[in-house]
Amino acid sequence: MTAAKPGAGTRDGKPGAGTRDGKPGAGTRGAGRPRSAEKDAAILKAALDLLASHGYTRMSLSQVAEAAQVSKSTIHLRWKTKADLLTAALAALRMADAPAPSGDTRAELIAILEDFAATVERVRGMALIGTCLAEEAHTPELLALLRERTVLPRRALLRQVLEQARERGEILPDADLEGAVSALLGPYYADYMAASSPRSGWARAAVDLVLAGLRAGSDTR
Amino acid sequence: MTAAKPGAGTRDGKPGAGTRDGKPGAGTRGAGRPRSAEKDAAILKAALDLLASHGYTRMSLSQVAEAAQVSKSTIHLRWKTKADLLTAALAALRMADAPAPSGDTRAELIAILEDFAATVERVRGMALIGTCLAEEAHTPELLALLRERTVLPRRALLRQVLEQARERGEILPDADLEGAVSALLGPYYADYMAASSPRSGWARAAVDLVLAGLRAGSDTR
Amino acid sequence: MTAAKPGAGTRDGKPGAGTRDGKPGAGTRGAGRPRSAEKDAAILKAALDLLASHGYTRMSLSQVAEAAQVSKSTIHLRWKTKADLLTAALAALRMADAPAPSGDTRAELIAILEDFAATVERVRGMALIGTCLAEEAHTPELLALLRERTVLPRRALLRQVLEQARERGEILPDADLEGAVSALLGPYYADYMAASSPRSGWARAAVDLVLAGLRAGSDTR
Amino acid sequence: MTAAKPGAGTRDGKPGAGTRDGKPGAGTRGAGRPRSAEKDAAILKAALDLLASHGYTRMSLSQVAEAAQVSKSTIHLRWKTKADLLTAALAALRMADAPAPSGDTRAELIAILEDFAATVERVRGMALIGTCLAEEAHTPELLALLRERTVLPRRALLRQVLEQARERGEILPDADLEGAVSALLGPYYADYMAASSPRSGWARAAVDLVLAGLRAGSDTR
DNA sequence: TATGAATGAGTGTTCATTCAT
DNA sequence: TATGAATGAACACTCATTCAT
Repeated sequence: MTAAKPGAGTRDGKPGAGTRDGKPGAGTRGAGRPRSAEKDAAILKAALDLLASHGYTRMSLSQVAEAAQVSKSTIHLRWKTKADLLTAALAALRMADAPAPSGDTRAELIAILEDFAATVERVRGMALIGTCLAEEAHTPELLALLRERTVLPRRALLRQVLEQARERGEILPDADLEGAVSALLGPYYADYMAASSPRSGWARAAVDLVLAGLRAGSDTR
Repeated sequence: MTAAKPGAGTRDGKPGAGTRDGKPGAGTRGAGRPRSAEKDAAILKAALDLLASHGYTRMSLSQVAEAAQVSKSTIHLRWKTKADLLTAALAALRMADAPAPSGDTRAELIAILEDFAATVERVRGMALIGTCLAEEAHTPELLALLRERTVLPRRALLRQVLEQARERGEILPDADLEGAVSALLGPYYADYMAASSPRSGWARAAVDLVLAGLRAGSDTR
Repeated sequence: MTAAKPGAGTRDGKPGAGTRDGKPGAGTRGAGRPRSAEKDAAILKAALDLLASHGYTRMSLSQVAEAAQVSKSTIHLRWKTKADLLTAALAALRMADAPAPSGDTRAELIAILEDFAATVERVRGMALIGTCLAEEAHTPELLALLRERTVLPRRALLRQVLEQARERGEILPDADLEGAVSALLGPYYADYMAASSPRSGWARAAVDLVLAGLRAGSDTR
Repeated sequence: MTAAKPGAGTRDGKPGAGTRDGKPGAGTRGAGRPRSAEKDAAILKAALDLLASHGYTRMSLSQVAEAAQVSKSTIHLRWKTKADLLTAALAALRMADAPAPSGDTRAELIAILEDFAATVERVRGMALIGTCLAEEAHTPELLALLRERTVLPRRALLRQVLEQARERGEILPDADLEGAVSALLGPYYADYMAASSPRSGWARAAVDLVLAGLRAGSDTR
C-alpha cells in the first residue's frame, strides 16, 4: 500500500480527464503548455493522505489544493469530481513486493503478515479502509479499488506461498486455501476492532494456527 | 446489534433528559408536557439507519428529522450535538442474548458466529463499522461505543464458550483464548474486505480451524 | 439608574400582560395561584443585567429564564414578547434621589455629575445606552423609556440647581439652562467615546466651565 | 464619516485579499479572474448601511448579500467572518477634510461641529455608535475602529484649531485642551440622549461657552 | 400558575463546482 | 494550462414563540 511512483501509469482511473486523448496524430504533443506531471503526483499524494487522515467527506478539495500547492481549479481540470480524484488516488496505491522466497513457509507467511500490518499502520490504513467501507453504498468504486490494488494482491501473495507448501506436501492436498488466507489476515482486523492495535505476536500465532489446522485436518467435521 | 427497546434503559448519554427518569408508576411525573417516547425512539432509529447508510459526515440532522418526522429542534432538545445524538444511537445498540448452552462447543461457537454475521448484515454493520473507523481520529467515541456495546460483548460470549471447553479438557489448558477469539471472528472481516460477503460456511471452517489448533497445539513454535 | 424595589409599581409598561386586569369585582383576587411577585422581580432584574452585558439581540430569553430561575414560559406568561419584557425592565429603572441641597451650586452640580458617572459605571450604563441607541429604529420604546426614567430626571435635577443659582443671581438671568445641562453632561459621553473612561476631574472641569460661561456671558455672540 | 472611495487604500484588514495590492500600472496583475471592485464597494456599503440601521447582531450576512447583489460566499471569500466584514466596513469610514483655515477660531470650530452633526445624521451615526457601544464587551474592535477612524481624527481637528488660538493668545496658555474638545462635542451626545436631535444652535452655543471659559479661566477652581 | 416539549425561521459558515481571466 | 473569483446548496445549531400537561 504505497503511492505509486509518479509519472508511470498515474493516468489510470482518470475518467473524464484527458482532453488530449481523443486527439489525432498520436505522438504530437498538442499546442500549449503540457500538464505538469509533478502536480499530478502532488495532488494524488495529498488526496490520499487526507483521505486517510480525515475521511472522504471530511476532507475538502481546498485542503488537497493547499497541500499540493496548486489551485482548486487545477484539480478540477484533471478530475471532474471529488469522487474521481479519490478514486484515482486509490488507484495509485501499490502493493509492496513479494518477499524473497526462502523455502520456509512459516517464515514467509509471517513476513507477509508483518509487512501488511506495518503498511496499514504507516498509511493509517484502518481509517482508509473505514472510509471505503463507509462509502460503499455511495461511492462503491473506492472499496472496489482498495480491493483491487491492495487487498487482492496481498491475498494472492499469501495464496502463492500456501500453494507452494501444498506442492511440497507440507499441508493437506484438499486444504481450503481461500479460507486459510482469510484466517491469516482476519485476526488483524478482529484485533483492531477490539483495541485499535493487534496483539503482539498476532502474525506468528495466526500462521501457527493455520498451519496446524491445515496439516492435521480437523477430525470433527 | 439490535436497537434496544425504547423505554428501558435507553436514556444513557442523553444530556438534556430533564427530570423524568423513565421509571414507571413513580407518582411524581415532573411538571410540564412529558417528552414523547415515540419521538425518542424514532429519532434514534432514524439516526442509526442513516449512520449506516450514509456515514457520519454525509448524514445530516435534517435527514434524521425528516425520517423521524420531527423538527430539527426536537432533536437538539434531546441531544446537544450531532456527535451526542449518534453516540446515543450507537449506545442504544444491544447485543443478542447468548445462545442456550448445549454443551456442544463446536455448535455453540458456530451459532454465535452466524448470529454475528446475520446481525451485521441486518443493520448494515460493515458500513457502520467503517464509519466508526473512518471517524476514529475525529470522533473516537463512536468506535469506543461500538466496541463497548457490540464487539466486546460478542467476544466475551465466545471466550466464555472456550473457557468451558477448556474446563472440560477439550482444548489445551495453556491455549491463548484471546487469540482464538480473534481467529474466530477475523475471517468474517477478511472475507468482507475481499468480496463484501463471507464465503459460505466461513463460520464452520473458522471454528474447525481454531478447535483443531487449540486441541493439537502447534509443534513448530 | 437602579432597579426599582420589587412589588411597588413594577407592573408598569407590561402591555399585553394582565389577564386579570379585565376581571369584574376589583378586590377579588381570582381563583388559582396568584402570580409570584418574587418571580416578577427576579425576571426583570435578570433581564436588565443581561441587557447591559449582552445587548438586546445577543441576550436570549433562555438566559433570562436561567438567571431568574424560572422557565421560559413563565416569562412569556407575563410579557408577550422579548421587546415587552425589556421595555418593562427598563421601566423598572429608577433614578437615585437628589442630593441634599447645600446652597453651594458648584458642589451640588459636581455631586450630581459624579453620581451620574458612578451609576453608569455600576450598571454598565454605556452598553445599555448603546443598546437603546442601536435599537432606536427597531424598538424605539427602549430609548424612550431610558430617557423617561433616567436621562430626563437627571437633567431635571441639574436644571433645578441651575434655576436656584439663577434666583440667587449667581448666573445671568437669560442663561440657556437646557444648553447648560447638556454642557454639563456632554463631556462624559464625549470622553467615553474617546477612551471608554472619563478624564479624571471631568465633572469639576465641566461645572467650572459652565459656571464661568454663565456668569460672564460670552461677548462674541 | 464617509465611505472611502473604493480602490484607494481600502484593502486594510481584508484578510484573504490575495495577490493584488491595488497599485495601478504594475504590469503583473496576478493570475486568474480579478476580484470585482464594484462588489467590494457594494458589500462594504451594504454592510455599513445595515450596521447602522439594524445593529451588529440583528443584521445578517444574507441581508448584506442581498443588498449588495452578491452571494453570501462572495462575502466570505473576502472576509472570513462577520466581525471581519464589519470591522472592514468601519475601517473604510473616512473623516471629512479639515475646513479651510480662516484664522477665525470661532467660525472654524463651529464649522467642524456642524460638519460632525451633519455626518452623524447622514450615516445614522448615533445608531452606529450605539451598536459599537453595545458590542464593546463582545466585539471591541468595532468601538476601537470607530474611535480610530472617526472620533479621534475629529478631536484632533478641533484640538488643532484650539492650539492655533492659544498660539495667537486668544485663550489661556494653560487651558485644558482635551477637556475643551470634550466640552465642544459633548453637548451633541447629551442632546441626542435627551431628544434624538440637537437643540438648534447647539454648536454655536458650545463654542461660545468653551471660548468664554478658556478666555476667562475659571476663578472658582 | 407554571412547566417542559415542540417548532419554524433564521444564523454564520463551508463546500464542490463553474466562470472569467 | 492554470489561476482566483463567484456561486447555490447545504450544514449544525440557536432563538422566540406556541402547545400540551
